[in-house]
Amino acid sequence: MNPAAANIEEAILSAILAGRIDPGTRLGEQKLADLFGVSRTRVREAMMRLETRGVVQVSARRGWYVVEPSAEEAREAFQTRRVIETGLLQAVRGVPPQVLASLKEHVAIEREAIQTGDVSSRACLLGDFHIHLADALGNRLLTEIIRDLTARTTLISMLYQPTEKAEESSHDHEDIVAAMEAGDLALAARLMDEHIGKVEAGLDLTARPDPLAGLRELLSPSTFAGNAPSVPHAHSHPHAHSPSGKPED
Amino acid sequence: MNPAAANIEEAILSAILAGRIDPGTRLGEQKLADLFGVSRTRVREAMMRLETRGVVQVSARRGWYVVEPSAEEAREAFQTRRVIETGLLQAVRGVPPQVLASLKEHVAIEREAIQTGDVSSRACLLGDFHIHLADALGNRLLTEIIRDLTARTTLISMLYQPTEKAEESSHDHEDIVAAMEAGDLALAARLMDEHIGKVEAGLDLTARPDPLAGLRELLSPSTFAGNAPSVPHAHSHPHAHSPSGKPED
DNA sequence: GCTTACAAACTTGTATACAAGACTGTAAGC
DNA sequence: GCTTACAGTCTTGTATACAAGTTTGTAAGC
Repeated sequence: MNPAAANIEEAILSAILAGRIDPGTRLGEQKLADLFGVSRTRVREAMMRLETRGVVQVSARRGWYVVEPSAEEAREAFQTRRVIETGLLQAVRGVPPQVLASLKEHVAIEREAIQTGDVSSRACLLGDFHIHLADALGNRLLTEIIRDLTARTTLISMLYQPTEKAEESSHDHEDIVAAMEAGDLALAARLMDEHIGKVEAGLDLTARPDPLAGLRELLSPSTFAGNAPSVPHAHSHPHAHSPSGKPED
Repeated sequence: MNPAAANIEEAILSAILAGRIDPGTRLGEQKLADLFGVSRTRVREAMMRLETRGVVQVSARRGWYVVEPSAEEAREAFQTRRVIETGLLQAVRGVPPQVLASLKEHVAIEREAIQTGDVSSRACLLGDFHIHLADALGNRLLTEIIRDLTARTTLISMLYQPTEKAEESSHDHEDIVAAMEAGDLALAARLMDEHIGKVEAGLDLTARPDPLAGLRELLSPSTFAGNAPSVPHAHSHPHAHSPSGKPED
């Protein structure tokens, strides 16, 4: 794998995991090429790899876009995560002490980030818990799969999650680790199942998948004299800004 | 995704699943381009996607090769399959009758292929069982993951499996389906775990990963007068023939 | 004023040319 | 006879040029 292309791939994926790139963000080849100081060829390579991993999509001759999973795709992603993560906890025989220690430490960091109100890192940390779990209990292959899936569910949360319940999630993580420490992996698996179920249930899958939804509601009851106002009906995020204030141009 | 590139990707992946391409097979860009009637660009695209999926690897300026998983990678692949497939069986609440019917039919086809001695299709069918299961009980995302993993384990079996126990595998499948029919998903999961464990245990992970292993044994004890005989010490399969007799050039 | 047609700019899609490195075969030197 | 150096061939790596399609902005017509 190319170092440069791998960098782009990794950079984009981890930015998504950190919640620093919104779903629907347009990723122009030339812009990325300039940004990373490589040629379009490399960028395309990275994009195609990310497409295979289900993180971006290409719209013919319009550009690459961070995926905006549909409601069904969201359900699939959560079901898949449930299957794999509960499967992992149940397949494992025992949990080594050092794994427990590192997971506990991770939860502690989560809580700290929540208490200090560090919004930007907490989303990243909450997803990271699951990735760490896979890494500690499973293997590299499994970790990679979970990582890609977590990227998806992160994007899904950004699309459909009305209110973020960071505290609750972190508490769930704590309970799961506690069950693991008690040696009750079956309980840990059930808690994990419930945890992922809770996150999924917290979504409003009837909402967002198109950016005009909000507008439609807005002008559906009252105004209907003229037709739709001049709103760009493009692919949701016309100019790809970074929410965390990182300059991208 | 490009139709042409997707074809190449799909063609190679299903050929691997069917056991028609050996691990270590060299896949030259130009050769594939000629074969599929497309340009190298497209072939590269497909190859990079397959690389992301863990099916092929590129060796710098030498070519693309179907992966030859190491012993550790083999263990990872089997562990991952165990986690996911037992997780699936345990996550599912009930098994719809039509799913049961289609699985039973699949097992019947397996047995028939075994009894008629249809070697070429039986390897494919045995792997297909797991893919069908994921498709019937899970979702498309899960199926894709299982498919890629099955491709890996198929290659692993080709590398490390001294004797193929097709009958036993098919019998295992039958037992799993029976447990599902009885509504005992926990039993089904345990049987699946044992089944995958058996396949893994049937491997000789101390053997093959390099094609010279056989030679080394051959000349290590007795002959040591002259040095190594003139054997091409290339990357295992110098001219990529198709075992099932399909013309490739 | 509103719609529609057209043109210009922009973006990806694709092929091709060339560069860089790896392998093989041959010949020279010890 | 054996080793080593070298050249030729083959293969991928990379960039670039151009083709094709999409979007946006503008102006003409109703």
